[in-house]
Amino acid sequence: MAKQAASGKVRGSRTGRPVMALLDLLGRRWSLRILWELRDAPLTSRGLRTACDDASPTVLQARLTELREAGFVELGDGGGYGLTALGRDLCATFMPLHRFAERWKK
Amino acid sequence: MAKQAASGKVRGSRTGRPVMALLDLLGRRWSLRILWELRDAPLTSRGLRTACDDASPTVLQARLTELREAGFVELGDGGGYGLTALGRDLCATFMPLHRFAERWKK
DNA sequence: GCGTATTGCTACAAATAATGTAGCGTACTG
DNA sequence: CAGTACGCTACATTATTTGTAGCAATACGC
Repeated sequence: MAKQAASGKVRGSRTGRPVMALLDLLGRRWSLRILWELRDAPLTSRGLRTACDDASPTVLQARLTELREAGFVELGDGGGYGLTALGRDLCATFMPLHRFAERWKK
Repeated sequence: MAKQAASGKVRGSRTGRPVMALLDLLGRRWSLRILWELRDAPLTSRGLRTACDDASPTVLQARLTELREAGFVELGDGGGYGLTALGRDLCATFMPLHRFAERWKK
């Protein structure tokens, strides 16, 4: 197919440009939403599911694994998913989106 | 299913919070990438397709329509897709992502 | 101990979306 | 008219998402 790198690990990275891999990772369903919901406090897997309009645990778990491998999210030892330092940085990038969205709803 | 608002127009907007609708729109395949590729110059539909690793015209066209309805992208009268003023604002929000990605590639 | 409730996580069939290829109709150029 | 590029669509194959149910592990009160 047109995509899928040889490794099968991250799509959209054939050019080797990290932005593409990042855009692809964030461009999967629920990725952005998950980061957004964790923005200011960790959540349990079920809490996260509730926050995400009861998305199916299958995708949520898949995204969570991807985001963990990417180093944006981590599973605390007491349970509950939270952002890593890197994840918080990434999330901070998206914060202006909130204001933008309010302006956009027209 | 767990999502889909009554109108069927925009998913993830059940709460009425515009951010959710935005996160959902941007969280579809190729949405972010399209905005990214148009970041500094308009492209023809075929040029955009080439820029997007030869993604299938079916999705590209679908995303393009959605992004146009959202007011982020427009089709110039001489042909070629470009960002609207609003689209440029949105895209500007994502620009720090480039630097972040470089730092992230570890 | 036993029940109950929570945690993170998985199976699996059905529904939905994306892919790849081909091609349409409309222009514009020579 | 022949060649080319545009935006866009059909359609069968493949991949992803959905929704529901449930697992093993860990904790609680009793």
